[in-house]
Amino acid sequence: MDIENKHSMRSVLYILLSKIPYGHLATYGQLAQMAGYPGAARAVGRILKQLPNDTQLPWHRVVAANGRLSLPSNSRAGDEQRHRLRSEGIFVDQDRVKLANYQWQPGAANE
DNA sequence: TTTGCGGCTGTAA
DNA sequence: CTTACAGCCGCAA
Repeated sequence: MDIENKHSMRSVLYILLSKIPYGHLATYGQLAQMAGYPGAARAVGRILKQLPNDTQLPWHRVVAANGRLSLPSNSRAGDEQRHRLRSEGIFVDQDRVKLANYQWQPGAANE
């Protein structure tokens, strides 16, 4: 009974990612829930990790629920995430952001 | 096809 | 701040 379900979470997640507005953030759990897989935050992280290097999806706009950037701050990806977020006007303190200031709220007169 | 395990998490203590 | 554990999907075997 899983015909379209084969694509599963990945396809939905890609769509959601592309919808995160510039200068806004989403959490792993938030995306998981929006994708229809509440509680599957870890799966989101796994999928993001597998994104192609040349993807144009805003993977950097995804952070942990506590406002932390889950990627190692010393890694290439972690460094780039910080750089990209800052270039979008988001204040990043080391590996942390104030989520409440930037969190994406779908349908809130924005999209 | 089924099973087992790990992870860019989340939440509670 | 750290530790522990719950919970779930995707993937390799």
